[in-house]
Amino acid sequence: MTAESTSGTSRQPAVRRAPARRVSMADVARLAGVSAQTVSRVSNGHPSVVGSTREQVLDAMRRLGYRPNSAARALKYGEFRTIGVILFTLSSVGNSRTLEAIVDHAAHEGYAITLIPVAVPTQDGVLGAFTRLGELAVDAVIVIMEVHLLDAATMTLPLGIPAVIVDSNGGDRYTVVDTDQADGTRQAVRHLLDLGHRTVWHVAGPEDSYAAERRAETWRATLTEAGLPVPAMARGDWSADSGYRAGLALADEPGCTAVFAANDQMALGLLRAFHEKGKVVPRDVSVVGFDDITDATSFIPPLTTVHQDFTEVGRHCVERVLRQVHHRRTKPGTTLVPTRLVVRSSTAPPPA
Amino acid sequence: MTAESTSGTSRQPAVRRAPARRVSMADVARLAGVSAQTVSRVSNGHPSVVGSTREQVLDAMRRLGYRPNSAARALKYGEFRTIGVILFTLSSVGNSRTLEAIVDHAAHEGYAITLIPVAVPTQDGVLGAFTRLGELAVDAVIVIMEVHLLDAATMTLPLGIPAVIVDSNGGDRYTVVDTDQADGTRQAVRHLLDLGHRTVWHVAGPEDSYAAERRAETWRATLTEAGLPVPAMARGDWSADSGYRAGLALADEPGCTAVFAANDQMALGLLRAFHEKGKVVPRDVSVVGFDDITDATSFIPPLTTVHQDFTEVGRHCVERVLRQVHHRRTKPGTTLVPTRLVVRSSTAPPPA
DNA sequence: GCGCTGGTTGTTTGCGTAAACATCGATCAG
DNA sequence: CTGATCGATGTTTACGCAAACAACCAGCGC
Repeated sequence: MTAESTSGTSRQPAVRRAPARRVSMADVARLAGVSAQTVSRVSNGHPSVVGSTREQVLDAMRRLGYRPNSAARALKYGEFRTIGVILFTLSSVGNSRTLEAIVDHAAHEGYAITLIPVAVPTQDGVLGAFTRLGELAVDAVIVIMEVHLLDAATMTLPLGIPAVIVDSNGGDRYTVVDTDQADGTRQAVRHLLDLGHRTVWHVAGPEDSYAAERRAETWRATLTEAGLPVPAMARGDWSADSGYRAGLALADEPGCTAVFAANDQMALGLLRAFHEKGKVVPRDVSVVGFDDITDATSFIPPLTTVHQDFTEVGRHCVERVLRQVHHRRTKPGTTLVPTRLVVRSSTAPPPA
Repeated sequence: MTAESTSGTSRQPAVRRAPARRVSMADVARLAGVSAQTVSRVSNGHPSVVGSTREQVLDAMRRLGYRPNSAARALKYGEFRTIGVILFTLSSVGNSRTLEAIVDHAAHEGYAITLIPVAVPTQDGVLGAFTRLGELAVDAVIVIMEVHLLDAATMTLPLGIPAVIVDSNGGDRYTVVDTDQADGTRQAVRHLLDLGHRTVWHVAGPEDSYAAERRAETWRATLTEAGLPVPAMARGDWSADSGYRAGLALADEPGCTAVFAANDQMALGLLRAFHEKGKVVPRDVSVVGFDDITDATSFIPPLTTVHQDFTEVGRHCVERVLRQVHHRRTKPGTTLVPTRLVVRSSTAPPPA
């Protein structure tokens, strides 16, 4: 899934070896001395099979190690009860928590999840994922894309399959589910301003992330609306280390008393940088994060942050995509999942 | 996947609605005025289709929104090119990193990954997952189970499907891949002893985790071998918060100058507890973690920890399971992935 | 002109399963 | 004793695709 380790095109050439003829119903039927249909009935727990026959069949199944062929089943039923999830990386906490919520909720609805990694975060990579989609055993797709790759050209591709996009701005053409980035950011910035800070610095996420852009925009807008100066923005890559580097610079910035980091991991880096520079959080500088990862309660000090409800995001994704699967036409549109500020110990009024 | 949000049995009753008759090759063939076989050839990029015909077919495909039916394909080819991964939770960093590595490597081999969540971490839950396995479109399984549920009774079930287990002790009966827990632990404890500490305290993971048990055992053994006293062991649940609680107690322990935490997140909690209790790490207490999560470099202070090579674990899983898929029959056995200690700033000689 | 070659397209067939329908035998009411 | 009924089981068929084979048509050398 990471760019280094995978190449979409390096996929093995489709050498179709002679399929290793597995045990089929016919084999079981032969051994048990019954018809294939009876085996099918036993396999599906159909009632009208007499006990002794059932036992014979079960015994034959065991002896042969029979396993029903889900391809044949799916072919008959016309569905896989599986949802594909297209994503680029699992290393961000947000992605992995969203995925977990999706898996949870899908399981609850009787659906499994197939992961479709995007080899490289380029249009080609996304295209490749959509192509592979056709070969995969899925009834619908959820796209978790935190990068600017879903423009009109690319996204017109996956025709004919129910799809939901997480974290994008294509709400007019597609079904989109997202955290309410703007509201969360506004709460974070307002919280710092309400404490009395003259302005708020920002450590943004990478440029190619919609979420990062949305948070940066809203940070800027909130300051501007309040008639406050907008300080220079630092740019990180979501990692704690990038937050640390940004923090070393900010620590030397004279009037910097409040920083809003675009995620908790960068906030962690900030805390370390300030600590090393001898600045005490929150006495000298206040720090707010975004995500509310579980570890945030154990930062030094425990982090004030914007709580994202990943569970809710996952639930909405599954619900909306399954609604499409079941032919209940839905119109495109965005579902925003609300956020809330969790105040812990990393924020305080500015030093006197 | 978490116990609260999912119940394996709540799966929708298998109401088999009339399958939504999707566009098939025959439909495309009819519109394009060719045979189904020609559509198949175009669909698979077979060379011997003349340009004009190809265009007609492609056009018909577009107009009808044709999407090849992977069930039929899989039925013909006898394989799905998909590996199932059975796991209980994604919330542990280890699981999610291992999964990512598996996804990466599987994609590299042209395989997709289907997640099979275990509803509840009981034998029934695992059993349910294995049952669902039969209905799923997978060629093999990788089991990521950090709990004691794979005993003989349960594990005899998934007969006839290639399988690899991560993080278990069933190496004699199954193919197992694991991090070398023992060696990693030994390195951690020896490092602290070599620095001059009189003994090493331990904050263990939950009892139902093999990994946690292995680390605890080895910690104990290493101390015993060195002829040192074995202090009382604290028990956490992998979370930073549980580490914090353990740390509050350890901070009051008189001779406690070195602590080995069974994972980095608990180590994070320890750092906070010591900080709040006025103990300076590493001057007053040394702390070592396990995992080497990326954030560990940004803890205060940066954490000395045992590096686990999740990528390598994932790679071995995929390799070994695919070997079973292709060459049929490999003997069981355990593959141990080596660890290495990464020394950062959370360890030092004991106070004089 | 004839048959041959090679490239393009069509036809037949079967993958494993389960619904629909057919059959068979036993039981039972009249 | 007969025929209706019903439960257990077997037979046929179709799901969508692609391999194997067949058919067809050009162009070519002789």
